[in-house]
Amino acid sequence: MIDKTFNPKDVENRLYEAWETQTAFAAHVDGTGAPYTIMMPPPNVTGSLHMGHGLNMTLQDVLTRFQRMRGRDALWQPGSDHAGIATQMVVERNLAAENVDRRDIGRDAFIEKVWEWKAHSGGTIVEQLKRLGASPDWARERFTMDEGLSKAVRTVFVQLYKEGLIYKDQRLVNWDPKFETAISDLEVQQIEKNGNLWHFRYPVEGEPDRYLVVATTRPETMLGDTGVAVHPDDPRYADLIGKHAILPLVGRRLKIVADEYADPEKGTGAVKMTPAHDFNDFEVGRRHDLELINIFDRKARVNENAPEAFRGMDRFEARKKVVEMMEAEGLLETIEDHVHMVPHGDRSGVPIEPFLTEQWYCDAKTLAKPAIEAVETGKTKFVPQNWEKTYFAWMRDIQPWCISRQLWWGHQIPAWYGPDGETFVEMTEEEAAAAAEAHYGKAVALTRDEDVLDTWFSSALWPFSTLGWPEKAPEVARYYPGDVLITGFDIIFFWVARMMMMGLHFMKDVPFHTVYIHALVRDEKGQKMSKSKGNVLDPLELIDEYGADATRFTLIALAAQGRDIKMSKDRIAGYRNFATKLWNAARFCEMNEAVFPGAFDPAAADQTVNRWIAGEVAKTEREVREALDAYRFDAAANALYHFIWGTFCDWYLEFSKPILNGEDAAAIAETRQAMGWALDQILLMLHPFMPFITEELWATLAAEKGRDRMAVLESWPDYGFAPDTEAADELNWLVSLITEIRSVRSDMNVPAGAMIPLQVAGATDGTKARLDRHAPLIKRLARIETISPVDAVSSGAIQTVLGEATLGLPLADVIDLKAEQSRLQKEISKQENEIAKIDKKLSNQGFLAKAPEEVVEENRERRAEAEDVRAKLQGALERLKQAG
RNA sequence: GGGCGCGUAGCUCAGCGGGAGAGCACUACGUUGACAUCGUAGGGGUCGCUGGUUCAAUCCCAGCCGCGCCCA
Repeated sequence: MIDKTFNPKDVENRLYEAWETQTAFAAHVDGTGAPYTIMMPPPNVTGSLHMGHGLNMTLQDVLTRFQRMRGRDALWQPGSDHAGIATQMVVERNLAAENVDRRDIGRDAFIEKVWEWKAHSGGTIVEQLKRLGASPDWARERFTMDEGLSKAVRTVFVQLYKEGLIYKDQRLVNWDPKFETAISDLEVQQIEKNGNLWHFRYPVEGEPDRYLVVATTRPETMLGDTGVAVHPDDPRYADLIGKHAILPLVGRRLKIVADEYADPEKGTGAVKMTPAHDFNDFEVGRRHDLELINIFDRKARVNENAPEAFRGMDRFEARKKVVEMMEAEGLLETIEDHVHMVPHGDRSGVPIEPFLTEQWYCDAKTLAKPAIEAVETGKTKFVPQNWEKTYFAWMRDIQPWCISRQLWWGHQIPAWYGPDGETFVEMTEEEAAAAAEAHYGKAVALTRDEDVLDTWFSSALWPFSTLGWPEKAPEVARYYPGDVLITGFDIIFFWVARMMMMGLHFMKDVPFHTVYIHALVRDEKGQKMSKSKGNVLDPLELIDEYGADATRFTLIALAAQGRDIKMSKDRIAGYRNFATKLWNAARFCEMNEAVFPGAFDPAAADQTVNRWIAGEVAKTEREVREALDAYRFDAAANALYHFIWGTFCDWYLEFSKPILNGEDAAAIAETRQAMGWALDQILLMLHPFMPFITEELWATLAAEKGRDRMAVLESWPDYGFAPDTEAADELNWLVSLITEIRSVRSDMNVPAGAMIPLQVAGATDGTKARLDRHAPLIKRLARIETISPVDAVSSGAIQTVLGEATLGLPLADVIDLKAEQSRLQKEISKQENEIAKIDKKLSNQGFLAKAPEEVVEENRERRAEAEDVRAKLQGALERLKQAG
């Protein structure tokens, strides 16, 4: 028996374990089903489940379970990412608590510590995903630092290096002085800050009393100035081009150069040049051969290239000192308030320093070409499509990708250096040694490059490295390319673009045919969830409170394309109620022995309600299937919600009651079958969305149904019949009849419990037959005592119109005649408005001439109908007036 | 400054060329043995504004106003 109430906590863990025991999530490399592959975006090994994951993973799970049920050999590939900086940070923080610096214990010991940390604190998110009901093939779980993936990384690095697509270069990088590493452009966040614009006077060499006034937001960088730029057409400075200014505090000669970078409209039109500490200045400096002077060390403290007074100072301290000294020398002209964007490290949160270093770069421009083309030609499609613009915009203006990081945790770059600095890039140290020996003609001592690769370098290989590449694993052939990647827009550059590049280069094919970009989950006010705002909803808490099914369903139902999700507890409670509703409906079915014992053939059903519900099931299946095929998750969820609650529970179960409690044994037997069948269809179709409750009901009913397979292993339904449109017409009529009677009863304050007679005038034979056929249903659901066909309804009865017939509820002694008069008058006005609106259309010659015939015809019919109803109501009103 | 998107019932949002919809909230009534985490009925909208295209515009186009995000 089904329990009185559904308690998610009691079933979720048990069912999940049962699924795992059944290896229900396993892909079958040797299987016959067509493969269906989704690569799970690997969460950071340091991460824990947040709402974004909740949405992302739920959508993937819906598709995976759906396709698995449809017979596809589904591979949802799970795993996690080693998250270089984030993980190193966590472990360093733990060490700091014991007063240990990673440098004290050395690289190898530190890395060992990281692995230790991973072994017992890493990957908590994996367990959390299980609470959500996620169904990836856990047996295939991978980690970006595991042996196989590391080999893939080395293979790719070596090949790209040998192809000239990876190289070392000395350029300005985004330097994070907190972590003392380079980071990529994408890891830099521009944050608006209130700052100042300091205007300094730089004396012109050989012209006493003449100054160039330059403005800067970063006074400390003047210590590294090597030039001043002015616009070539700026008449104010035309005579100074080629001359020199003298850098105060330092005394260096600054070449005055003409460059279009200097904007005559901005400030004074003269710009100081610090080529070693500013990206724009670097470019200008390169054009004019300005000297590069690096004035900072790795921690952004002033180094020995600056005057003694500044050395060892932190950059912000140096800033104060520079301003003070300039002011003291009378060279500070003004200070303006200035709001500007300051680059910050997205992990460290400190301002980034453009810093001159030698780093490894990947030639992204070359790799991007085929990746752009693949989207242009539709080999990979974005859903919603607009995101391809974002992708194109970034890819077409792509910069060299700085892939080296001065960290310890990560894939160490497979490059070794000989005594003279010669580079050997090979898969292993032995191969590097061999290459070196070949080069030098003798064995030499090599030192390995200390740096590791950007974490995204390894995740870029995820779609094939997880399958076993570079080995010739059968999985590689079978599951690459994948079907769809599901991710958030914030990751298009970081990950999607790079997977496209690497996939096309190494596999000669796109990594997936579709990229579905979902929304951001926000709080109920539309604000981004953040710990500091305290508006974070924890999916695990929601699962505890409302159940995994309700939490999932909420995310799915709100996942409309192109709009962010505003998550609120009210919404989840609503879907929790939906689960309860289904639970109770199943109990009702069970109590009525409506558990399906064998084959039910909707086409052969005798009862109209049963033919009708079968048709509604089939319609819903089509809606859900088509919605999911189009990634319309919200539409799929809503179709199920409306069918289950609005059709199956509200109408079908109610219709069944008089039948099941009636005398017709054949009708009872058929209805039990039909109801049991419909419930099964509901459980199957809802399973990808609400896996726990559907599985639990499926299992509970299993014994009674004599089946032993779990819902998770069942097939998605495929109906071989067409919905019976006649049955649908008839049931729509029946619903209207009952609704109409309920509505007038309520309007006229007829006591809810009162059983009253119903008169029907002007009914066709067809309608009379319907009334007869459904009399028990009408009586019960509209609280009707008797149904009588009459020539004319009693005067003083409440009247309403349904189709060709006039319905009368003869309650002259009970009802308020005045109220009924005004109710009728209101209804008549409504019809008159409708008629007037249609008349306006029908009297428009253009409409008659140009609108499609069926539209014109439809309007004529609607007008005739409205006119008919109006006339009948008018008649009713007249009779009522006479009676009163 | 460039790009993307959003303004539809009190709230959250579907719809998107021919009859304005859902959920929640609200009001009234209700224990008719699945369900009060419920049922029945009801109120509530110049579909941001202004033009244009069209026989017809909430829907297409342009401009404007307001809001959000991304990139520089």
